[in-house]
Amino acid sequence: MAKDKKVEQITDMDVDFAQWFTDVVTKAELIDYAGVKGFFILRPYAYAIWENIQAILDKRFKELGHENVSMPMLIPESLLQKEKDHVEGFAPEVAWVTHGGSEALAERLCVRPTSETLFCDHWSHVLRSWRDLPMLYNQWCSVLRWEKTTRPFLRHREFLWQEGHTLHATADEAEQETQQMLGVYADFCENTLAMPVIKGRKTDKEKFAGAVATYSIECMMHDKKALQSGTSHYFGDGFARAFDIQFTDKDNTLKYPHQTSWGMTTRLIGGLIMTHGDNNGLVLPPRIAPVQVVVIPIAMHKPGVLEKAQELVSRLKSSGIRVKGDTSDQSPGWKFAEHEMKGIPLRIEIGPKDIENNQCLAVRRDNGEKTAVRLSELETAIPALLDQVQIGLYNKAKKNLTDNTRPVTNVAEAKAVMAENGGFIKSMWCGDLACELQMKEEAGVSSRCIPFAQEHLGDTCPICGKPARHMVVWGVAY
RNA sequence: CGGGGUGUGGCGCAGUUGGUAGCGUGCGUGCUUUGGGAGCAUGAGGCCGUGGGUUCGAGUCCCACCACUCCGACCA
Repeated sequence: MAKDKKVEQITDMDVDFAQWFTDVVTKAELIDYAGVKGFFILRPYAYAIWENIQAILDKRFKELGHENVSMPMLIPESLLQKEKDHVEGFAPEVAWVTHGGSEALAERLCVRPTSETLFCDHWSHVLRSWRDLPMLYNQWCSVLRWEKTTRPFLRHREFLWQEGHTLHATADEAEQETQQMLGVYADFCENTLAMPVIKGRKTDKEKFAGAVATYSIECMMHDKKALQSGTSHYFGDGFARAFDIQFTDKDNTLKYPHQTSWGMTTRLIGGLIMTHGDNNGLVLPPRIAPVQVVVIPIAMHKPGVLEKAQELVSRLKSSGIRVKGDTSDQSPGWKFAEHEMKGIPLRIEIGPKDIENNQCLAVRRDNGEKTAVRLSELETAIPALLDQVQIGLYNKAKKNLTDNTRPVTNVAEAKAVMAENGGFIKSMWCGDLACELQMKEEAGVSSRCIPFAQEHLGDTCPICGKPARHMVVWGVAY
């Protein structure tokens, strides 16, 4: 058996990345397939990751003044129709409820693909005065989009997410909110999920149906493809006008408020898997891992071993670490492989020899490095190792992103770089849709975003030769 | 929605020229083990994806459908 691949059931990621991904989500007990195409069961381990994501984001949202609400799951067709761009964007992929029991409904109801229309309808009822603003709402729920091809985590027909919806007195304030929440997402991705991001604005072609501007954070997966990991939209007052949401401002005139929405989904879990995973399975950053440390007793039926292992578990638990002891009746080798597959960041082995020496052996999931830890230093050494894993994962992903983002100055070069290396390319752009489409046609890439961190790579658009307006990052997206 | 691949105990697979289903692993029980997926014994578990057809007889041949999966187009 190859040294770097102990789990034969997992396909080698460099041979077939898509198959590797499918193997990991099933073998790590994250996903089960449900009875309807595109619907997936998040098993306890996957849901625990989602709960950690929720806990951290939810706390952050609330710190910034947002309140959670719960909107209905069904939207009357007439309501969905109110904003033209929005309905055109979503109509092809909504599911309809047409019957209640055996009675046909007078008006068919769409299962929410997103809840802008519901929030707008509600706001049109409750908004009166400038004193009611801003309204900073969020909801955790699932939405449904009838996708054609589906994949675990990356494209479910029903997926869990949070959708923030806010209403502001001025355009300026709404723009600020849009940026602020994009910043929250970027910070969460980088510091909690150890996924480096590119922050930027979407081109008109890629922006959300009904939005004035869409911003996103883009991540690079291990296979160098792009995953949009969070979006934040500025709507202007378009929805407010369509839904007749008005308030009386300080100057006693009726005004339309300005609106935002922003979301993150269970797709992030797919991002985690594809960013950090390896040929032994999942690799989880300690800050999001449901179990950060697993303690494995060696020769556990020998006197004192089990007791010592349990002592380590309770000591780590009291110092705030999410830790589990594995006292199941399996061989140690089996346990090593199992917990590697599940991506547990740190493994602690404790056996008779360790006990004799007053130490235990800590093994990092990200690089396999083994460290003998003196038992007296457990409470300081283990958190320090966890931090190192967290940083190690981030740095590795960051290197992947920077090493595989290449500037190009003409279409032929773009094509060549994509054919040879893949990854992201960055180039200047005139802003015309035609050039964006040509890039897709010739190099096979779509625009990921217009990064906030602009670089000057030239004066002209490499596609048409007209004066350039922005630098764009391009890539193949999930 | 277009193109490929796969559907047989939980999982991974075999099944020859059509003759009534087998292997590995996992699971249960008992004992021995434990520093990289332990060993022996014993036991349970199958409408062969679904529906038609051909045949004395179909896992096997024919037709249709469905599901999963991969690659495109669309999307978070």
